[in-house]
Amino acid sequence: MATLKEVADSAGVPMLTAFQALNQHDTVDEVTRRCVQEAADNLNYTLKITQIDIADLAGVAKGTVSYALNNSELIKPATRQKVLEAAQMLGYHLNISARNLRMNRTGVVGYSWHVADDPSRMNNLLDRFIYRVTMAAEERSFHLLTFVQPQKNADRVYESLISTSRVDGFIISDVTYNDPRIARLTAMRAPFAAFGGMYLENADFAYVDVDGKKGIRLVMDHLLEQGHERIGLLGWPSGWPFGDAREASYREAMRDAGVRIENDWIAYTHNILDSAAMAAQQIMNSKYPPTALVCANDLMAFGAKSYLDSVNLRIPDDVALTGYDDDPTAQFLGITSVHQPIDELAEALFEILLGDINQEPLPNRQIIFNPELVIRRSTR
Amino acid sequence: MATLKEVADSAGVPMLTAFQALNQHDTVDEVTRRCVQEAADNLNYTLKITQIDIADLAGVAKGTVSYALNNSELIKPATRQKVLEAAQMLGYHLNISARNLRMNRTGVVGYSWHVADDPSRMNNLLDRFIYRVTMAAEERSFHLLTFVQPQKNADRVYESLISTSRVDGFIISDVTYNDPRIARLTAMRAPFAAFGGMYLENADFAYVDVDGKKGIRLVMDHLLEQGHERIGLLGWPSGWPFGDAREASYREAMRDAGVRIENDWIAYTHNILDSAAMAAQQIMNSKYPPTALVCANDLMAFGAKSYLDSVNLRIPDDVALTGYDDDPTAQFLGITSVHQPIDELAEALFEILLGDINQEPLPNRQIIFNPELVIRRSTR
DNA sequence: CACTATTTTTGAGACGTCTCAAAAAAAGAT
DNA sequence: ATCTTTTTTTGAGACGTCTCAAAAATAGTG
Repeated sequence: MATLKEVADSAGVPMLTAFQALNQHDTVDEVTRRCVQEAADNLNYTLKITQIDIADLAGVAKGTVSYALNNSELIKPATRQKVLEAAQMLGYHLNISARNLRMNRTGVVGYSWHVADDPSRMNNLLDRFIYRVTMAAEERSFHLLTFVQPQKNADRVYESLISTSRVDGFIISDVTYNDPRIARLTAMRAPFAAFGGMYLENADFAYVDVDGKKGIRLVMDHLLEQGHERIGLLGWPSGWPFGDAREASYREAMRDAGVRIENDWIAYTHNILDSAAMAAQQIMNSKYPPTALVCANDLMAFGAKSYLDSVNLRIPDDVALTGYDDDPTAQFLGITSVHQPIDELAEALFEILLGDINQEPLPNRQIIFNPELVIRRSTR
Repeated sequence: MATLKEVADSAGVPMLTAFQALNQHDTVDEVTRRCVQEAADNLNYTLKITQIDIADLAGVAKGTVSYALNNSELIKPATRQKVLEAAQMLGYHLNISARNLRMNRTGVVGYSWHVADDPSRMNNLLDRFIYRVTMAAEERSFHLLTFVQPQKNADRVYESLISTSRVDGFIISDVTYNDPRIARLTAMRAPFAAFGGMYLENADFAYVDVDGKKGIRLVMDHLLEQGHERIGLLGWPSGWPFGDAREASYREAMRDAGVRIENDWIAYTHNILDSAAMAAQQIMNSKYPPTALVCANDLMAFGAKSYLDSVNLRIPDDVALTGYDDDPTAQFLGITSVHQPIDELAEALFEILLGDINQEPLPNRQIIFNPELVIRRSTR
């Protein structure tokens, strides 16, 4: 296709005039407008400003324009200025696809926010997480592509996204044992960084994590200090490293305190309020009902609280209650919880990923953050 | 750069052998591997399978490959088969960037999921919405780019994304009066489709919506039928079309029922649990406290319920309570709510957007869905 | 079999950018 | 003023795809 300059020449007007004419700008009179339009039609031209047009207008070579726009040190300041002005006048916008093709990168990172048909999709923590990751990405001129992963063969979706050059890398959360996504991405040498991984054996990939064992230990010490001994646990079904770590930490703390755990002090549930309430009921129906209930996250604590309220068990007088994640619900309900430094964590995670994408891996590709106990009226 | 065939020829081996050699496949012996590697190094070749390689292997022209891969009717089935087999053997993956450049589209749609520094970010409805939109997009080979929009000048972010060809169009939610994003996108002729808009005057753009007035009317009629007259409203501060519509509908219903609304039966709050609880308190402290409380969404209803529980007002005996959105919290707490057909709505919205993107606009670009009352124990 | 009509394949070229090696301009040294 | 060094600009070419007009192959017809 023709360039703007060719159109302008053919119509016998300056480039800028041609530009304005095609933009229907009213600084150009009707006659000229029609004339330019005709020239454009003849050359089968549709207005689309490229670096070539800028070069033509500024009177430099197209290579110069590219360098100038990218703030290359090579270019003399005066020239750069000239180019930038021309770009400004023509309202230039870089074409990302062209850059992507040329540079073989996309400036996009993938994150699977949703799992298909997963009913337990209430997760304020991950919501905050993804928000901060997006911010971190955008500050570095990256964007986030969110996609849905199927329950089965999720790794294929990841493979397809990376091998079609749709994304440069991935953020991963909810890592499982022997996670097929990690196996696949590692095999493909595709950049990725995970939220979670410290309690996986031989975790040989980039991750950030918050020490979940430590978090539960904070909770347990707090409760034990207050004299609680019969402490129950509401956890997730095993299979998730972070969940298993929390349970392990609970058990360790009980052992260290010399308290034997009754079987029915522990119940498992998914992130569903109803199930959590039922699980709480189950625990409280123990022959030796606990005086404190530790929940694996705030959603469960909410569910548990509802149950306790419904049977008029007072919190904390009859039963102390704790959650995990410090989400808005726990804040509102006054439930003691554990705060995770999501903001810093997301930032760090993206930095690590970016290093891998740019083939300049950061020295420290595995960072562990400390959780913080937030004591509220549910335990005092 | 060289092609795989050139490398193979230079090394004096068949293409497939060269391919496997470069892949370190162990069907190829050490010597051949090194030989091929050397040839590749000489030609400065790095393995990257393109349509040209497929063409070389299948013995057809590169144009044929493109047609065959895109299931063009032009190509003879036998040829297509040959091409597909070759593609399979070489593990070919389309390069999206190249296609995007050539076709001047991206297969990506933008959606601003988060607003920067917005504290009131708990929205199960939009979470579900975005999940379904993503699904709809992916079923049509599109992807979703999520970005953060600033509180001010959000329209610039939209402009930049579309004019750099980062996305083909947008999904928009939380439309305001005289929304600058809509003005900007309309002026740019950028494709977009909104969730919400039926209660905007002269809404001259593509949207889907659920009739909010009708939804509140369902709630009101339900309450009035049960004999309630003193009905309070927990709403959002005015400025949001959907919020204003809900309030208007409340007022209409009261007027139609011949009930005068006391000033302090209405309170406003953002999507923050604490504020909602306080607003509920305010209303209940009225000289003529309502016997029913209508909330603009389920989050507020949750906040209100907490307050009511805390002062031992029984639901529904002392105060009936309703929410809106039918989210998991309302389901769990047994709060009467209004269900919006998010799943169908998201699907329809994406279809409309796709039509606009493909320059084949659907005949009906504004679709209104009906809400549905879900009665729970908070009102019976 | 020769000729036409139809189907199928071909190969070039364009999309807009970045980057390399080479050329030109400017600055510095003698 | 001439030559050398350094800075700056140039212009071609490649990235991988799709698509057009033209060529080749095949089928159909008398």
